[in-house]
Amino acid sequence: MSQADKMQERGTITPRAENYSQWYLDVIREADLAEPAEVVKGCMVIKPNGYSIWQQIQRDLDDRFKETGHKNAYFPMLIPMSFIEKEAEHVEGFSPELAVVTHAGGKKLEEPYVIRPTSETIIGYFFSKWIQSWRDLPLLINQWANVMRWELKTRMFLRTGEFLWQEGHTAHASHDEAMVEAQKMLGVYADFAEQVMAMPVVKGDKSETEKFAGAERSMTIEAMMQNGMALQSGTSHDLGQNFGRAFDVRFQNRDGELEYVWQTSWGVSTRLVGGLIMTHSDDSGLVLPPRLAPVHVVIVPIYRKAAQRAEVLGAAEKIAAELRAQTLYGRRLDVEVDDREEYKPGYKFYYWERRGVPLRLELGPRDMESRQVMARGRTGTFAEKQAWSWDGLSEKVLSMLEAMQGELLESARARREEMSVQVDDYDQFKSYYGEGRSRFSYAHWCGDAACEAKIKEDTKATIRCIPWEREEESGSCMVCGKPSKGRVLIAKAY
RNA sequence: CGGGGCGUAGCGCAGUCUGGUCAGCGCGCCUGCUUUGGGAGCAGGAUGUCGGAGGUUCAAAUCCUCUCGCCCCGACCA
Repeated sequence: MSQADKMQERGTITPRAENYSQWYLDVIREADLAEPAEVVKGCMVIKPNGYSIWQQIQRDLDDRFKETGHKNAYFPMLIPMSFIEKEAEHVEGFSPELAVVTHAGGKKLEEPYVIRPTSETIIGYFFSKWIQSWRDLPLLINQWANVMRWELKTRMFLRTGEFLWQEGHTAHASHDEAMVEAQKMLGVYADFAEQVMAMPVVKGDKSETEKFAGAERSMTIEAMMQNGMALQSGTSHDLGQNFGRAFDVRFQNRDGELEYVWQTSWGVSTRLVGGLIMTHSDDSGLVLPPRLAPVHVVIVPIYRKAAQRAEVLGAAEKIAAELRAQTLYGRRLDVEVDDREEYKPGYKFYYWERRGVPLRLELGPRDMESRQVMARGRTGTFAEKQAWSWDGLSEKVLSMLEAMQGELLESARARREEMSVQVDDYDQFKSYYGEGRSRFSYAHWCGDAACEAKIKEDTKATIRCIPWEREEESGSCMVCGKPSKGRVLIAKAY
């Protein structure tokens, strides 16, 4: 029986080609990452395996924010309703998805609280208390928090009622400085996505219609999922003085004049975990880049008799100890010895495979003789089983993991290239977005919201961003024919 | 929020049309023995308020009403 048939029989993972959405859910279930909260609409339970991936993400990003001079803080989850209403576009953008607390302590509240959908307003309020002088600037704050947006349609990790994220909020003395900050943080995200998640992204500006509610300018990193759809994976906003005005956040400049601060905000969320799944995983389950894998290496001992068992396990633990002393990208290797007696090796192979462990080492009686292990990587070059000597094993493991990290990025890049096109003819463009299909199209657009709306209307695809790295190229808008200075990225999006 | 689909054991499902030995199957789980280099075999065993609440009926997983949740497709969003 083929592996696919077996899986079918076990009802485990639907092949991607058959039903991509179902595959996504199957991978999450089989890797034990999360499950729907069931009793709480639109929310999810992030299980230990899923949460530890998020923690790896947090750890890496948090270090990066420290390097860029940001300090962590925490603001209340409840925000007075009136705060949200202070910035006109902000209210308009968020009011449909607010959850509101109207009663507490057994009494109706005088003023309802909203559960934060994002914290610009309450942070604006406190910034106004903390900032008096140009000497207080820049103020660089980050918050790790949960937020709630009452979504109509949810999908685990990609869009849930409550989600975990990080929101950076900064205040500056000049617009230029704020712009630099917002761009810099988008760069931090892009570098993180590519180097750590092995997920290539396109950096760019959001169109006017796709902008964050209350921002002057929104920037985004867009990643391509295996089905050609785009995932907005991180955003960074130049808030101008909009929240400064709304919350009276003023400082005295060097000339002694009172001026509103210039603010930014930027965030990434647990959505990244969804992006990770849909970038690398396959029909056998989860695939994790080593830099984010909660377990780097699993050692599966193989033995027949009790005497062998003691010997093999002894050697396995010794190897594990040696590996655990190694560091990969500044993190100790996490090594698991699967010494469960209830399961046979074959079962364990599949078990760790669908959980995305990058490297498996088998150690059995034959290997004891020849002082070697049988190594098999989760994907790529190392997916062919090969024998590695105990001598120099640590180096071998480290270099394999590094290579895999690189390969994942390369194959994600290659796939993206394959599914990207430059297109000038609108009919041809439309043909790319039939039922369930998507890709990255680069096309000329005049900048007019009407043409943008028409594209969406006709194809469900949207302008994901105006890429930063694009050639100046005069052309004519694919829709209306008016002049355009360059191509924009268009795709269906999650 | 509109259209469609689905909730039956941990997972995947049959049974619903045509109410009545329908509380069932596969995997998983438990016990024992034999096994262990890609999902072990045999024997025995446990597990369900059939998503929830009402109703119709002598009788409801099955019919009716309401409700909650999930999935897919749209409109809105990280």
